[in-house]
Amino acid sequence: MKTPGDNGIAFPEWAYKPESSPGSRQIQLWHFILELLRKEEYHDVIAWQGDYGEFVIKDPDEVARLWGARKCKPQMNYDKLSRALRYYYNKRILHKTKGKRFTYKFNFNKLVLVNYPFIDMGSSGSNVPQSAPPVPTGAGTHFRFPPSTPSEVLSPNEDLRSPGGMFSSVARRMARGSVSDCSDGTSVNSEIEEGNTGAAEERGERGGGGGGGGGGPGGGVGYRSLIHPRLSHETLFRLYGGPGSHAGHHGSRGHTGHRIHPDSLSPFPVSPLPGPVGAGLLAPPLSPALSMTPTSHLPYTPSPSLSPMLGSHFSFNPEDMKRYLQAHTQSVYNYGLSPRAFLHYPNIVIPQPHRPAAEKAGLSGERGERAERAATAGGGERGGERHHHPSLAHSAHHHPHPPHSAHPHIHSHPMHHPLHLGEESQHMSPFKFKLQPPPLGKKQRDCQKPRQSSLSSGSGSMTSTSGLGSSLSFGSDLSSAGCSGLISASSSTQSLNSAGLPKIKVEPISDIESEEEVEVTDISDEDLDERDEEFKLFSPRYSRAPDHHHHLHLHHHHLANGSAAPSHHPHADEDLDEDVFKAPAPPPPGLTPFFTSQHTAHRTLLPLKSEPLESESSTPPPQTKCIPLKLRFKRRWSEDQRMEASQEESDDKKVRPEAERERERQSNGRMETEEDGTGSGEGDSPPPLAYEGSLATPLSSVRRVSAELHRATAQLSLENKDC
DNA sequence: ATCGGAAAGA
DNA sequence: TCTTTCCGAT
Repeated sequence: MKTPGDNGIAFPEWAYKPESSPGSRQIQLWHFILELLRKEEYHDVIAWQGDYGEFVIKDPDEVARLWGARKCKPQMNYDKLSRALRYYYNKRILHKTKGKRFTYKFNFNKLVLVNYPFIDMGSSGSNVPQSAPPVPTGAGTHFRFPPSTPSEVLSPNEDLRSPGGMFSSVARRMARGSVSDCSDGTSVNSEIEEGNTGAAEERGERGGGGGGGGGGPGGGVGYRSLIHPRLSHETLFRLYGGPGSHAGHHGSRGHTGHRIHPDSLSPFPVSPLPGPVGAGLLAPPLSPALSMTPTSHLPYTPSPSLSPMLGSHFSFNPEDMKRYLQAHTQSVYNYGLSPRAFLHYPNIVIPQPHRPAAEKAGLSGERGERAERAATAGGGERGGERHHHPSLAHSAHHHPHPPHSAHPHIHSHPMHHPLHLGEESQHMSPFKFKLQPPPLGKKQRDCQKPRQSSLSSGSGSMTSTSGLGSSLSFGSDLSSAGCSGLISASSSTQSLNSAGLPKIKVEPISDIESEEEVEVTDISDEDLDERDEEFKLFSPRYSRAPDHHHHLHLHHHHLANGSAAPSHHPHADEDLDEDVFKAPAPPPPGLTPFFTSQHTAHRTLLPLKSEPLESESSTPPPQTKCIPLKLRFKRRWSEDQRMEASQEESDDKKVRPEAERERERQSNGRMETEEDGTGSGEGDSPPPLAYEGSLATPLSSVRRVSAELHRATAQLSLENKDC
């Protein structure tokens, strides 16, 4: 009952604003897209495809039509719709997958952040010392959920599908809200929702008929095929180990039957948390974003209930969240995304999967996503390999040595021992991280420029940053929480310091970086995004020095999962949010770098090249301020992608310049240049991953977390009721 | 096909 | 604030 709002909602306005307010809420395009994506009926029109969060609009006109119907804009067409979609680039909700027509990719991280309630806000502080505390304890209180509750929010559709029903009640509520129809008569909602029934038919033909694309349009088929190339769901499962059980159940699912059963979607039978149950289970369901996506395992994708249509925001209940995180993490590993990609949430411990080797290849390996594509195109060769790669977690155990190539074993263990992982992670899980300066967006540039330096400090305090207390806090909480384990929010700083700050390497642009870039690229969009975010925050807000052209490389430690969290996160998250939110935040003066690296020392993984950098900036700031980094740019993603597609090289040239500039600015001062060497080129360097991170979460913490989760869930329920 | 500015509507 | 509309540039 409490109003969720009372404390403050952390979400960005844009995220829920419309929706959240019952009356006014208008559905947002991304919600709508998500809604379509989750429905099988529309698979012919739009479907998940490819990488994590990537979807393709198979029938632009139809999608536009649907959207137009939903918004009562008969004039709607793809051109317009796509413009709207493009506005999401800056928000980082979405970005374009270059080289693929009508293909976009969601930045689920963002979405999650937006929606995800924080699980333990309150509790976190006290309970979970390690894992989550970070959040400023106080903070915990703030966050509450958005008005609507998370889990409940499922869309009606899901209800249908998912037997679970758990959500149904809620969903219904939501549903009604969603309905705003156009007088026209055709309300999209109706179409969609009813899709099962009525509307579905229309589309149904496509799917069933296969009319659509010759090949395959049969709805399901297409997906499947797609899937294989990349990660097979199976793969994930394997990694996690869990699947089996899961899968087992579903008899339906077999390979063929993926879509069929609703299974897991919604309800989460198992609770991931602690031990026994195993995270393993989780994995599958989540992945909406994951390439796995819907078809394969789940009919709909994202477990988190997203129901654009209905409710407003999507929310995730803790379990979902956890799953999501796991999946996400897995994907990160699989794809070799940057560590930053890992989502961190307080209290949630995610088992870490092993990281695929892909990276190794630097070039060859390419960055995960890209690689994927290639794989897709080329064949699945890589897919198999990836699976095998040792995960971070693994590495953690072992240490970082990451990259190497190959460890082809699949490690399921992570799943099994989530906790375990967590702990280990704490010990270390190094990642290397390189930052690339993103190209600046105009706006952003502007924004950034103004700012001076300030690093956010860490944690909680930071939250203050933006005006958005809520939002910030939000971010911070999450991040911090996650991080906290390792580093408490505030502590994060320390950690950094103690550890050694995150290091950033800056390299001169001119140099060839094919490798570097590659790596960067690796990071993948998401990563990028995240990075950006972080950077953004920092950079913009925090100072940056202009002028150098260098690439920065950061070393962080991240936890793979939320479990431990990397210190930096808070910032990052916040940043992200902010970006999204656009809240400017004033950075506190001394800040810590957001990254917290534990020790870079551990990881000396990389060799690097750093020289150039130093020259200029070289300031090794002692603690520094921050590191700056980059701003976020919309372009970055795209560019990266682009690069991939085309080849980095050519693109690089273009891109870099900008990036460098930015970098320079930011980097100026504070970055330490380090060695990272990600090897850029040479090869020794580790894999694509640029960054290292480590985390650890103690078991105890885990338990706590779980408890908290439950608690949170309960609360949510209550809250929902109110609604 | 995609991008993004600009203006206007809600 | 988000979207719609228009449109020139890539």
